[in-house]
Amino acid sequence: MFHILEKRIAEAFAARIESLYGVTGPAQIEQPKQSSFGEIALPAAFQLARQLKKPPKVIAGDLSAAVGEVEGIAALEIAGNGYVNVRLDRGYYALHLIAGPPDSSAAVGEKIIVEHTNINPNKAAHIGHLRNAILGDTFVRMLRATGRNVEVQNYIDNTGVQVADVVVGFKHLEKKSLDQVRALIAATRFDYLCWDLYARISSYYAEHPDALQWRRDMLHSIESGEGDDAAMGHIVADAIVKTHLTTMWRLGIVYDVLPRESEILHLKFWATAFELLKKRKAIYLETEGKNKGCWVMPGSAFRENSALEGEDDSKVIVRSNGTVTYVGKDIAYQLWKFGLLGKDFHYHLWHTYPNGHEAWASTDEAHPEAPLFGRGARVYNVIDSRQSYLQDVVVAGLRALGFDTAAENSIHFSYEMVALSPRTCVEMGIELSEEDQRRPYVEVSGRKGLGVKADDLIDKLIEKALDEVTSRHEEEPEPSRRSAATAIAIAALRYFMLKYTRNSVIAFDFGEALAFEGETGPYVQYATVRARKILHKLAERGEKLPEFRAVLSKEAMARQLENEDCWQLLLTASKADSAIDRAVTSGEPAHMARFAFQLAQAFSSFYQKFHVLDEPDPERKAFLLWMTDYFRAQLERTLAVLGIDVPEYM
RNA sequence: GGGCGCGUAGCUCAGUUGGAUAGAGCAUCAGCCUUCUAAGCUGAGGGUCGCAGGUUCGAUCCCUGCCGCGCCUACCA
Repeated sequence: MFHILEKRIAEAFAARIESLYGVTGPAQIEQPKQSSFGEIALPAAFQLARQLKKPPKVIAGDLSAAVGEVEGIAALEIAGNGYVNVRLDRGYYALHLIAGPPDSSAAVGEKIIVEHTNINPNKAAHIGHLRNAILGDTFVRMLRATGRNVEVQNYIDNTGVQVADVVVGFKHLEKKSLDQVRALIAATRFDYLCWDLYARISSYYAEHPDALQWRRDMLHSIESGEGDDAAMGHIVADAIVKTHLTTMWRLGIVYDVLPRESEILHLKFWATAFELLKKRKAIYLETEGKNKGCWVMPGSAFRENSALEGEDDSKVIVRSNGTVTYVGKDIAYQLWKFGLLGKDFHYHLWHTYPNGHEAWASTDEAHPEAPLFGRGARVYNVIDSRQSYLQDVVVAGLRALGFDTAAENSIHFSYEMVALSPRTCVEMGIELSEEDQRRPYVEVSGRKGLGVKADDLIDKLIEKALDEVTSRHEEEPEPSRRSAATAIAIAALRYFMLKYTRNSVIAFDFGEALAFEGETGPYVQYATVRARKILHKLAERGEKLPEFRAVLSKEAMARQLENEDCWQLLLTASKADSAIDRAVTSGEPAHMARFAFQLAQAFSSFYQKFHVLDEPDPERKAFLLWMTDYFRAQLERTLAVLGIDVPEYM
């Protein structure tokens, strides 16, 4: 409702500005600094003042006189040096909120692809991966909440160096056969086992550089796809992917399709892209210097001001031994996402989630029942900011091939890394150098096995939440308490990862991540549980929720909303749509999280101020019940966009 | 060296694209539970928005320079 009125006012003013002064363009809308100024403010007069050489205050007066009456607006006021402040018609506003939102037809439109998670399938997921997946998943929910058609992809690099390293570890350090690895997958916490093995093989390489030949040989075998080594690579990667999907499912995160690098190789995606790149002269064969024998993309293609023209800043796409780098494969993959490669994967059903959702994975044999994937109009790649250079190269590749629209619509949804606070390192028994101790944070390293595993963190959160729940509800059976604790733990985690804006480094700290008070997910849940509780209690007393539309007339609403506190609270609650729009436009899930917190704060204040069930006056009681139910609905809706469930009690 | 980003309260962070008296959480202090759950509410203290210039009616926000910090700048991904 709020954003409808915002739009209406902006349009009314824009029209008057054009007819009075001949200036076109949208009229800027903002929120007044103080609530006593009204609900909406327009600074348009300031912008016009310069062009028109008239005082802002005069312009504001002329403008508001010209705009006159607008449906739903009670008054326009001139304030300060030239602000136009808008006061809404409270009765009108509330009446439209009762009527409910206009039918949101399931608008479909162009397909938006969001690629996130993309964890190397060679070890357990850690907190850095959680930030990626939670940001990506929340952005998907935000897009879907605004009626967009979204496909979620999770790219699986199952033929890369990291998988190869773990297989080298099994083969050369552990001396395991294919069957022995299969047995380990069945019998152990396999992703944790690989976490340690990956750290071991990495340090082994450091001490025995000759062993790097194992890696080269392994990479070659895995890429060829034949033999026992390749088979081991496949079962290791597949097993780890399963564990990742399980971990993410705990957070309510699912995928539609898993494109795998093995198919990019076997179905010759790269070969096709390579021909295209050569034909359109996007890359060339370097004949001298350090990159001699490589196919490279010149730095001028992806750097604005290439300081040093020449080989120094060009990017190798194909190595001198003929193998393709990750970026090359990524260009092919990005082309496929837009349906520009002229090739497609085949798919088979890979995983069915407990809620029935299906995730399909790429394969090289046709399955006629498989749905169609790819062919997006816009693509968001959720990848941390350290890879922005590589993302630039991929986009430059598209542009060099003449796909300008696709290049425009390739969006690097970047975010900063999750590091560890020095205090957390100490808690985990990680030894730090003196230099590291002085730093604000320490980078996570898979190679060193330095990091917090996602499942460990989730388990820890659940145990802590369970203690809290038990201290309040000893009478409830354990499974019920655990289910509530799980919802609380996930809320704490998701909110923690979302409360920081994307370009802020998170220095992960157990103390902060495990907090359930203040600006946290559980705080928002708590407000929702309380709203529900009031409505439950009403039913327990044998009373029914009134038929609001019949009981609350426009006049009754206006009467009740003369109370400034009520009006401000309702106003906040009614801004969910504006909040989602703003968060989508700015591409910032943190804005959504912040709104959820403000909404919960508003309800907590309402809860404290008004004792709904004890209210003696019938009209007022009906009004307060409506407020409660309205808050409940908005809180639930907002939490759903954040991927947070509401527990039965807490 | 070059590219990107950051610097705002004791700590962790917001700041709606240049607007009215710079906000929140944590921490500290003082209050509020026989009431619809205190994972809550009310209040107090706490600021040279890194520094110096510039642009204009107006700058935490835009421009320039400097200081400090981080990431990237691989024939790893």
